[in-house]
Amino acid sequence: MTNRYRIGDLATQLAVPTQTIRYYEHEGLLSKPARTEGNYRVYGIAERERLTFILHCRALDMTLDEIRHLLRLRDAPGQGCAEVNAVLDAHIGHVAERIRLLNDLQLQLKDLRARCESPSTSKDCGILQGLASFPTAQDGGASRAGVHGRRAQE
Amino acid sequence: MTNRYRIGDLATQLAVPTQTIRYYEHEGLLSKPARTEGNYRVYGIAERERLTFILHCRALDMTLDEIRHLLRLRDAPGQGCAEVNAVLDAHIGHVAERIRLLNDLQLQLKDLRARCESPSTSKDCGILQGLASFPTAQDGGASRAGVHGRRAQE
DNA sequence: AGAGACTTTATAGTAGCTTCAAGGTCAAGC
DNA sequence: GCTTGACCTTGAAGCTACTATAAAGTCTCT
Ligand SMILES: [Zn+2]
Ligand SMILES: [Zn+2]
Ligand SMILES: [Zn+2]
Ligand SMILES: [Zn+2]
Repeated sequence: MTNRYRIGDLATQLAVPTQTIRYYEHEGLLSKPARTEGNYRVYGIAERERLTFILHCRALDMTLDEIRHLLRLRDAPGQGCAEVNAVLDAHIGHVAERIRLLNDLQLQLKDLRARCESPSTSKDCGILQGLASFPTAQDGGASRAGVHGRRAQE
Repeated sequence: MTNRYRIGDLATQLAVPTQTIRYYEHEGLLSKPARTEGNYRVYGIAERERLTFILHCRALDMTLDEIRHLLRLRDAPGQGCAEVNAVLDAHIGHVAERIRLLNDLQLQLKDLRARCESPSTSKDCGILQGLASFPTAQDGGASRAGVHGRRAQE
């Protein structure tokens, strides 16, 4: 009864756009579902759970590759779960590294900001001068921190 | 003498790919430079400084739009620099917000990780179960934190 | 039979590059 | 003079994880 869903049902229940569900199918995270006579996708409870799993992983900001990896482990229930731990630990490392980069960045930005306490003309602005002459981080930490979301307006 | 550069000179000196320089031109951050007879781009010291400015901004993870904004202010040297401060403060806000999201994320991930202290089979793994049944963050904080750089291997 | 809500596929756009392909320019070496 | 190789040119495609659009087919209700 409640275990046959169309794509829009899943989308509503799990608060994800239908296009995203099709995209996950295209990317092989969800397998190709059964179809109705009219060629509509039909999902069962197992597929709903699988999608829930994926969405939780995405909420934790894992890449689709990381999620693919976890799904593979999930599909082999007899295997030990050491590898699950490894994937998670690696991802925790990604987050930690990103936090470290952002803290560095925040320090640099605040230092730069402090160069203009008394706003004058932009020709003499310590910020613009700082940006022109800042030491170029040569080989040190060239990684990009990634600060702006999909939409970073405002 | 030292104030005429070809694109490769600039690229070597500032440690940036030539394609990126052309891309910045395409995006209007650098204006179209003079050309040699053979149609090669020729840059002067002012263009080198402008590119340096852009690269420093990128190293601070500003968007090209933010940089465009700062360049416009830099090109109007008589204006007050209050707007420069505003752009920088907004960007500092972007970084702060991202740090906040990532700290949240780190807490969630560590909580999840703690569900598997004694590795068993993946069928019974507390991590996989947690990912399947985790509370879905409905309306709360749906923003994506953005954890993985261009290449996040290893 | 027709309206409206749903579904299908395919395609393009997002940010900031990076990589590739196919060719043009230029200085040095034989 | 001719070739080699380093450099330059443009244009297009690929990357992540979607998001949005278009044009068409399906289903349900009245
Ligand atoms: Zn990760
Ligand atoms: Zn100032
Ligand atoms: Zn910003
Ligand atoms: Zn486990």
